[in-house]
Amino acid sequence: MSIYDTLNDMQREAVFHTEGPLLILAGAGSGKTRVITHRIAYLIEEKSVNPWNIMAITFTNKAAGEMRERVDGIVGFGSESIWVSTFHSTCVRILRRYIDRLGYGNSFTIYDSDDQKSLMKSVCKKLNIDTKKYKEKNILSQISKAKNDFISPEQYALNNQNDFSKKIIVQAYKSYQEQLKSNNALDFDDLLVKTVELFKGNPDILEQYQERFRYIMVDEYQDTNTVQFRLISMLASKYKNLCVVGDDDQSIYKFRGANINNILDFEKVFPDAKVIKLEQNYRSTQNILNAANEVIKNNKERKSKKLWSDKEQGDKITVKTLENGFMEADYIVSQIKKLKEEKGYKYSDFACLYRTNAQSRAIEERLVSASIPYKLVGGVNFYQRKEIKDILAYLKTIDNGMDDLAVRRIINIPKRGIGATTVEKIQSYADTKGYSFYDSLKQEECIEALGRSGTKVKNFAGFIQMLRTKKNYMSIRELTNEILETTGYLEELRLEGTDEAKDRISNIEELISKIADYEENTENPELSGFLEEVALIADIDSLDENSDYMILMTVHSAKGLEFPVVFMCGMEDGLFPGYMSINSEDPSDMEEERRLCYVAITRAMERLFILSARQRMLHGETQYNRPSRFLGEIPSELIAGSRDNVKRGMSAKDIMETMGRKETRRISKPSDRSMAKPIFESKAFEARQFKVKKADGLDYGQGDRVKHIKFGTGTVVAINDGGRDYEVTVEFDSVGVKKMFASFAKLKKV
DNA sequence: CCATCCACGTTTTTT
DNA sequence: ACGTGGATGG
Repeated sequence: MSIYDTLNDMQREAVFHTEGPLLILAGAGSGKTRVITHRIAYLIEEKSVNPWNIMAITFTNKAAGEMRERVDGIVGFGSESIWVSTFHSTCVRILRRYIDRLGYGNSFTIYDSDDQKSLMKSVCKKLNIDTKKYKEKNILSQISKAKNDFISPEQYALNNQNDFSKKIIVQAYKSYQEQLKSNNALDFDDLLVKTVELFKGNPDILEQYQERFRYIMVDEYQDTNTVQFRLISMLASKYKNLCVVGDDDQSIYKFRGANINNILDFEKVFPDAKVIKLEQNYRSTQNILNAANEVIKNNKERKSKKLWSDKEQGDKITVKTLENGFMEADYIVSQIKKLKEEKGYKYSDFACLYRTNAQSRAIEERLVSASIPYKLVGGVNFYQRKEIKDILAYLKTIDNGMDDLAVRRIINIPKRGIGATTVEKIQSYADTKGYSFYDSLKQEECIEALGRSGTKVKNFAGFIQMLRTKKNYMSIRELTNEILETTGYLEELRLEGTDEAKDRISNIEELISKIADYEENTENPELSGFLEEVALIADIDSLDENSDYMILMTVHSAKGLEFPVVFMCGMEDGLFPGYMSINSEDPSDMEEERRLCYVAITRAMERLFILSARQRMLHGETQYNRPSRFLGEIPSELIAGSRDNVKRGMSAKDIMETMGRKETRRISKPSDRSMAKPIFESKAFEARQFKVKKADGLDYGQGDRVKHIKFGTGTVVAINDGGRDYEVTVEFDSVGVKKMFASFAKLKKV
């Protein structure tokens, strides 16, 4: 009995096919990660491939982490030398080594979208671009599109030389790239573009990586864009052992550059490619699967496949239309209570999926009043929060003053009396002299030109210099505390005392925990290393498996997950599918929405609720939508009878029409204000319930034996109340003495 | 230089 | 409805 016996025939075929290009079309819930991990094990164990020669590439850190874990679990010896990472961190690793060949410094910084925006702002200023007519965001998205298609500024200019309306974009693109280069910075798209450029211009480097990555596996292949495709096809072109896994029906990221043709045309690009379809679904009941199949069938641009399952028929799908968004939320609450009571479900078995983040509010509100614990996924990114960016900007400036944006960000935070005019003067001095912004601060000549503000600027430069000295003997955590104390940043927030300020403080505490974690778990913790890690991390994957709460998130972020009970909320034309796709000329936009719907349906394992509201508050006005057109694509025999809207023998299409008629009814009633007003501050609630906070009391004390998730068991040596959190010193049996924050370490008494 | 007011725009999201 | 960002006046 080998590990491969647990696979089905198709899965096994995919695992055993190790040489040459391979396309695995893996339907939702068909066990694709299992296939990838088993394939890696097979390569090593049966084909004697050196783990060093294997690369598995994903999109998100989370996916990479999960893959790593599962690979480690199945591959015994040598699993650590398998390269498991995201596209972006792969590129960073390569570029850190060789980007000097493209004329950049190897210690380049990575700009996130906020950085991009402020850079573009200064580009527009320089080029006298009217940002009323051409929004920075807009220009950036066009540039991003070009980069995703591997079109250089020069090429872009050629392609659009007769298009007057693109003239601005052409100029902006060129100047933007120049600015990035002079800041020694790359944006996220550049990471990929520059790596491909590097390989194109330097066959020796390319060959070195081709030799290293002899077996390449790409997960979620349907989400790749053109540059990513070029990157992997260059790497694979020597040995041709490229295995891509994906599902064209789950391609939902066209809006951010994913090129669905990468998967649809794989066989054309690699004519000798083997194609294997995984169609057995291990997740959902027949009814749910059938509904998904029937919906997705309406798409033209797809590879035909039909998911099947040997699971039972299961419960029928519940389709319900409520009066408004709040009643929709009430309905969800009542169903959760009922299912929990009658069927013994836990909160964590439920998920609420919606098309737009704005929909979460109404649901949150009702969950709070019903005391149902929930976790909201998505929204504002942790590392994009103002306070976090401020602190990181300080750290970046201390680490190296190369990042102009970081320096400019904090030069007047907290208020030092250095305003926009002064900053502009310094910038133009820097520009004419070719100095970096920070270096200019240290030039006497520059300071003098500033007159009265000169002293303030000088003080600032001195302050940074002082922190730089401290960096040499302080840990990153101490350094951060030093920044927070000496700038008075924290004090300012404390004095403010608002819920929002408290929220920010707890975010800062969380950042400190992350720093502490980095320092505890890294061989040679370095400030630059920490900043690097942080630059490529997007979300706080603080999913606490132990606690029992339901999940709220957009359909997009639900991809790859599964839940016993799924509520699809706001299934209304105009919302899901969204306006944009309904009004779009391009029929493929509607197909993308349909795929999104397919993703949502296939998240459900046992029970699926599809909900819509007759009226809904959106952008401050009440809208009247009819139920989603996708509902009409689900055969009525899969839908449970419901007196309100589904009568037996009435097709889903009829129902839709019935609902549609109501749309025309004029509703004169002004919206009930008490209903529209949020009863509580959801943010505050969230903070109180779910954010990391100082433990009220520890259930262990000095001398107790405790268990840590990474370090194993140990004895508590000391506990210090550090104000924000307890700092616990533990002597671990295997790894020795470690200091850590109690709220972060999650020590368990044994 | 800073505080305050108003206009704008608002799918989806990763890195 | 609501938050962000730019313009305006003190």
